[in-house]
Amino acid sequence: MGTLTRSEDRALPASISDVLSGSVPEGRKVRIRGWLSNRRSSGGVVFLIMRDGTGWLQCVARRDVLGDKKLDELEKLPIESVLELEGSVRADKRAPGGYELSIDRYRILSVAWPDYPIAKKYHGPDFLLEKRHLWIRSKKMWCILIVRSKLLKAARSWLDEHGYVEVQAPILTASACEGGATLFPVDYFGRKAYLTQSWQLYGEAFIASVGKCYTLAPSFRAEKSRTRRHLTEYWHLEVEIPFCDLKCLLKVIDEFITHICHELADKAAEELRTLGRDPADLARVEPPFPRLKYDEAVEMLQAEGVQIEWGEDLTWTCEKVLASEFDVPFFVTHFPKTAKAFYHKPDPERPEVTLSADLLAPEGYGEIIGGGERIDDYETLLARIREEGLDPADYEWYLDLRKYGSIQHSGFGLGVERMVMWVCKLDHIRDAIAFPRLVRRRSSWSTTMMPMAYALVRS
RNA sequence: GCCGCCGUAGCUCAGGUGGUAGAGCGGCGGGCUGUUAACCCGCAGGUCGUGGGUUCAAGUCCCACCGGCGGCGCCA
Repeated sequence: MGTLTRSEDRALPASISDVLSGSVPEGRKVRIRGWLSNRRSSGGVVFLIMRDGTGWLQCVARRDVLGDKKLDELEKLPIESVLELEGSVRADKRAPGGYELSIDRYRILSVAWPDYPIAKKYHGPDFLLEKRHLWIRSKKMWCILIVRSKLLKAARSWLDEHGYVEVQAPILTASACEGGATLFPVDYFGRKAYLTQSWQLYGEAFIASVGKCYTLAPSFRAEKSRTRRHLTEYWHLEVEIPFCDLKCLLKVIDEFITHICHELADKAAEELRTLGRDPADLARVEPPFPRLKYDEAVEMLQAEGVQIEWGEDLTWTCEKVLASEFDVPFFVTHFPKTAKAFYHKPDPERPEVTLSADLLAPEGYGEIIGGGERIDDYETLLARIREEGLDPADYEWYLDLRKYGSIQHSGFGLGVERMVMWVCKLDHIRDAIAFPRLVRRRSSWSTTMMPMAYALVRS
């Protein structure tokens, strides 16, 4: 046995992911800090399962090393207490993750109360939503949050590398954007304002300044949608592209979504596997995605016996039937004018349909992206605004964009939680976001974690 | 907005046809020298969602309300 130098003798600050990745040599002394997520004991040995935000690590305290008093202290320490541990790394097949820490020394940084409400057993959704501020510590929520973060990172890096500029627009707005969706009204110094449903209209203004651009921001829908795929507050990644027609838009989405899927398959494989998603499902995604015209979709659905008339928007039942036919994302394009918002450009060859496209996720997950080519002609836009019964005065600035240098342009909006739900194979959208805002629920954490806008709405 | 189901211990649930409550987990005490949501023994813990009604008697039957879950519609 060689003599240890001073630097090797001193414990190296390390994260749990460092240890689990095998980058810390076996026998090396390290110091980790984290929360005690579980504890098991067997007389002379106590297993502490530690969590530090980068992973979970089994740490072993032995009576013959630490003595009776210290072992008893560790054995009785409440779950969720915070510890600083020093010890040596060792590979052991019996340890989850293949590595564990043999504890030499420890310091208790915070003693938790003994009544941590989340037990090591199955809990119902109501309880977990009420205890969400604690449940986000669970392995499942941790995996989802990591995947979500990596998804957004991949999205941003693709956009940045392709010359898109990130911009921001107000959340409080004066008028509607999407025709059908319902708005949350807000009292704005005695006048009425609304929480935004979409950045898109602003996006169309931005393209004449910075060109290709995007934003990542919350959008709000006041619909009392009682489903497993709706939030009243969700994160919306919206992109707007000048000099781009529908064909160009589909190509952008092909490449954008493919990049995200490949990045996740590569960089979030372990988290995805833990969630029950085979990374190969995402690695398989390749452009171009299948393209289906609305007409063909209706024919397919009618052939399957689904009740749908040409001109109606695709209902959830329709989406599910279509989405179960594919194992990769696919487009539905050329929706009828009657099923889409006023700004969608009519197809010059067939004015009753629009140059629109939705991207549906496979396996029955349904729509994750909505977009299309926008109307660039002043008169056509004005006519469509009137046709929908909207007040042109509310859209004066938007109409201006068609007066001063109007060009062909397209864009899309990605429902971030919808995409997270699909890639993580979740059965409910509430788990795709840390603190879900749902129609029929006001959890205890809503009060203090409620954004100012909501406080205004409620007053 | 519509349809269906549910509400019993901190949590998950069991309590045929009415006779004032049980289990597992969690907590507390003890045991176990390699555990994997560890396990074993013991203890504590409940105005049965709220209000009203039927009855000698209601967790159980009836009505209303509140809360939750699932599905449809609308949408990302």
